[in-house]
Amino acid sequence: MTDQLSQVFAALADPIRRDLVARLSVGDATVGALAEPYDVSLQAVSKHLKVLEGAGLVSRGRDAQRRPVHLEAEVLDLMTAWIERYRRAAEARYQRLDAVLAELNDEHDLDHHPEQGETA
Amino acid sequence: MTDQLSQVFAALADPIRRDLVARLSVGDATVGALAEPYDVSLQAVSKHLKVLEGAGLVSRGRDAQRRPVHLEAEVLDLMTAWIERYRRAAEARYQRLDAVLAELNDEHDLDHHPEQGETA
DNA sequence: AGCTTTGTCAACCATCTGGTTGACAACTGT
DNA sequence: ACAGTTGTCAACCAGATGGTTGACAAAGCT
Repeated sequence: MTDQLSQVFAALADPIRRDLVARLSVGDATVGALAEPYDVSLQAVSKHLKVLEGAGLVSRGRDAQRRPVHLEAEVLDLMTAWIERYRRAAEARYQRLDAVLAELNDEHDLDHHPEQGETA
Repeated sequence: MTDQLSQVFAALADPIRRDLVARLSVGDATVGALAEPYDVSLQAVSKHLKVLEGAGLVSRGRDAQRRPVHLEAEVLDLMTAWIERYRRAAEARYQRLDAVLAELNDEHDLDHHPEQGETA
């Protein structure tokens, strides 16, 4: 559970935290401003931000008594890379299966032989 | 918590479940075969698969007493779409910021070093 | 100096999660 | 009919999670 990928996925599994990320994608914001729309306590939002920070999705600056929150968008690339890797593997597998089925079809096909290869 | 996106993110927040997805991307497999590499009980793996199924990441067939597990890769596109949306928004913001800084730089260029002024 | 603003820390609570073991259901194969 | 294989269901447990309230720290404003 200490691995980064798990933390990032877990962080984004919460609707409030996803919303925080969405809003931070537009620009930095203070904790108070971020908390305002939700009907949970400021402390709860502070905790959510700590989870996002732990996952490396967010960092905090300092401006007097304010702690502006900043989105670290590069971490999202980590997830995208993981997801795309296996999504593409699965997709490729389907295409191979299609090819095999097409080939089987060709073999049993007496009348015509369309000769249609891969359609990547 | 019942929304699909939350369930999918939560499902992939566990290393075993991510590994299951990775292995299923290569091809369907039975519960027993999937459970074999891990040192947790078969029941635990069965639970993991139920989580993946609940998230729509996986479906189950039927072959005698076996229940072959199949990866539904399209759901991964949901996550990718969400992630990319905000990653790109954040990136675009940086590029605007860069443009602004470059413009400031152009304006009072000469022999002045650009200051570390406001960034919002 | 004293009050206000902004946010964190700590303790507490209910619920969810990931694991266990034991029982049993469904289907095969002899 | 009976034993074996494959997997699920149910009860239970420890630890994490998301929320609460109350106290307090740090910085700004008069």
